[in-house]
Amino acid sequence: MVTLKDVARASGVSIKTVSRVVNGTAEVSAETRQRVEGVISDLGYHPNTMARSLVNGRSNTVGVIIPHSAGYIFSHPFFNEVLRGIAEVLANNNLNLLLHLAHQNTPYAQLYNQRRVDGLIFMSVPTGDPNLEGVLESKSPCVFTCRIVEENNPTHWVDADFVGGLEQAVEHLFSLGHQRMALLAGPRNLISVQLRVKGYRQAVTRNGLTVDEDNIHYVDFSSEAGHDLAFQLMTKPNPPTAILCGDDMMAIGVIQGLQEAGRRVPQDVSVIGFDDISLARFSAPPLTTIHQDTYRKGQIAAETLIRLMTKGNENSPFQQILSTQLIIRNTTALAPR
Amino acid sequence: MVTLKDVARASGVSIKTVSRVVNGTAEVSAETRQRVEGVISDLGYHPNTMARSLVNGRSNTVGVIIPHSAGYIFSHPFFNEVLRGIAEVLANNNLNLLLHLAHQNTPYAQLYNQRRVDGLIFMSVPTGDPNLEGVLESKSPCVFTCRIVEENNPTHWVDADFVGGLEQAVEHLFSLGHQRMALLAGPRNLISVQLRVKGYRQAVTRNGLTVDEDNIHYVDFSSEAGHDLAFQLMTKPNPPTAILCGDDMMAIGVIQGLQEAGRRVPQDVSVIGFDDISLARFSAPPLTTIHQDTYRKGQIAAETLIRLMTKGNENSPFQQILSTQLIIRNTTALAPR
DNA sequence: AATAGTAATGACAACGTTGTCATTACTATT
DNA sequence: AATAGTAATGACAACGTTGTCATTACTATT
Repeated sequence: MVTLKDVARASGVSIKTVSRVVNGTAEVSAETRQRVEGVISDLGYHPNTMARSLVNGRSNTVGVIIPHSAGYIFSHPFFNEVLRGIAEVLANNNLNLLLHLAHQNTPYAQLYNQRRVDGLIFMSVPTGDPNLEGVLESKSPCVFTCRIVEENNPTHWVDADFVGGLEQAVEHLFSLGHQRMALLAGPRNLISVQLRVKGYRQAVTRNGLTVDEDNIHYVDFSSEAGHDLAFQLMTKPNPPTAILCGDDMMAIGVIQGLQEAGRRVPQDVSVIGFDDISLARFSAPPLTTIHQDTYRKGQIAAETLIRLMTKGNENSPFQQILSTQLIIRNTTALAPR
Repeated sequence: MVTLKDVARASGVSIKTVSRVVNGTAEVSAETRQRVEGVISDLGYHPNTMARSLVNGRSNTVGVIIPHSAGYIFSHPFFNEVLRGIAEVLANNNLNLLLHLAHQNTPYAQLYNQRRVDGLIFMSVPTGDPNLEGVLESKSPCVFTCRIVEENNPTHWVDADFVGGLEQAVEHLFSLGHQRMALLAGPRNLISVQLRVKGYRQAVTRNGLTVDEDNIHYVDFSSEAGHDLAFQLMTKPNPPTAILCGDDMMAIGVIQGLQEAGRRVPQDVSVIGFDDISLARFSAPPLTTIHQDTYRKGQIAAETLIRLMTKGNENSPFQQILSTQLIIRNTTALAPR
């Protein structure tokens, strides 16, 4: 491997001068600079980032953490888009991305000391994750792509407006005359799921109805779960005329489950998804869903982190709720009479 | 930050002895070890990986490279699964994963010197990618999840059996009486696409027919592209009775395009996808497709790389073709007469 | 009792950088 | 002509580890 020493020897200057040329940190005579630059490209010198990090204590690396208990997210189309947003922003800022699949019992804060990451982005932290301990106390830069507790808390985060999104969805169904709506919310231990439920409750009670707890189902974000539960719901007396889903994968499973149970979508049962994944347009029928801008979410998370890394901790936490939009396609219709 | 020096001072031994306790590299008396271990956990010491890397020249980090021209892959459901396979294997081996979104004109080989990665995994390298220069020459560990040229070459790779997969698909369609099959192969500059075309050609000629070049279409891996092209194909005289797709996203778009053009799937036109993404079961109708084990592909790539990193370069390149299976669901039927 | 062998430990250099301070050789000012 | 200021450069220490070699204090063997 070519080092500063090699370049220095070959160009007849000191190591420090080569360092100056590489970093542009101080005046170097034009003549010397040219000579050194020539040698650098001849020898193919590239600075060793390990040595640099050791000296200046920064690694130009950002850790993206996938909590152990959130392994499901890895197979979710939503994940790609958030990660893409993050990766592009980091790449544009010459920052490295360390994708960290958390072990069962390793505190996330260790990455700051051990891997010398300059900041952390958390993908989807469930409530009460014990490995979070030490992260906030350390005051090191970190940003969450989700809320970690429902109430106010001093963390920095970007999150979709799950409450508002579900309110929109419920209002849409009310306007179509639906009264009995099932909610397949998602895994119970996620704040985003709890917020979906909150939005559902708020909209239902605002319309003067009481929430029937039996209509709220906590199931995995998967087509299988949606499929199975939808089929099962149709065997009950007085089944729902509409099904709200925590994500589009579920919704697509639900549509098929309903069809297998002999129900037409949307004439017999309406279905609404959440996310608006790229395939939502292409389901049959095309899916009515709540759109969230997952790519933008990733970008904002990375941009926020970079700001924290360069400008230091801000006084008040950065907390942004990204609005969602109801995209009406063909899986919702007037409630059957 | 707590260093070896701090631990050494607090426990009254030399730095080197603490290092021995941390690494278990030599005999340390039980008494000393206990004392040092106590101090380590009291102070919360964690070794600085930068310093370690500087000394031993290894970073315990593997770079996963997404070539600049293959940015599309980031939004593909296929990507998640490969990455998940890689990430899990690396995590189990205590290796870090550096996700590297390549810049336009930066040779990938720089990561070896600059970031001191111990190995590289390439996600989807298009033919003739100039940034590949230096990677093979460097003899540093690297594994491709795809072939980089069609013929034999000395690289290590795992790849799905695209040729065999398409042969299976074509044979299936022949057995149903189809004669005019369109192939929406994918982007022309990918070897995997060229191999799909090869399999298609082989199966067609084996059945005594000549390949009509107009039936081969190079389009993006996207539902939109599939949708648009399918619709368009149906406006032509003598349209195909079956459409083979390079991936499932396309196929799902194709199904909708056909339905919009007033064709029933599979009664009027049969459709076959590739990948068997998790949603394939839940399309309407459920998609007949070629299954490939993308998760396993990621695992094998990572396992192979680790072997190269630990045992050194093997004499003959490791090259594995993962078999594919035709999954017959409901989008293929007897050709209309 | 002398010697050889081993377990346990420490001193010091090295990895490849950057930061601090010193030195040299100018140029501009009085 | 003396002085001050600045541009250009280098020597050396430091970042936190690990590797090499040396030293000490034993124990086992002759």
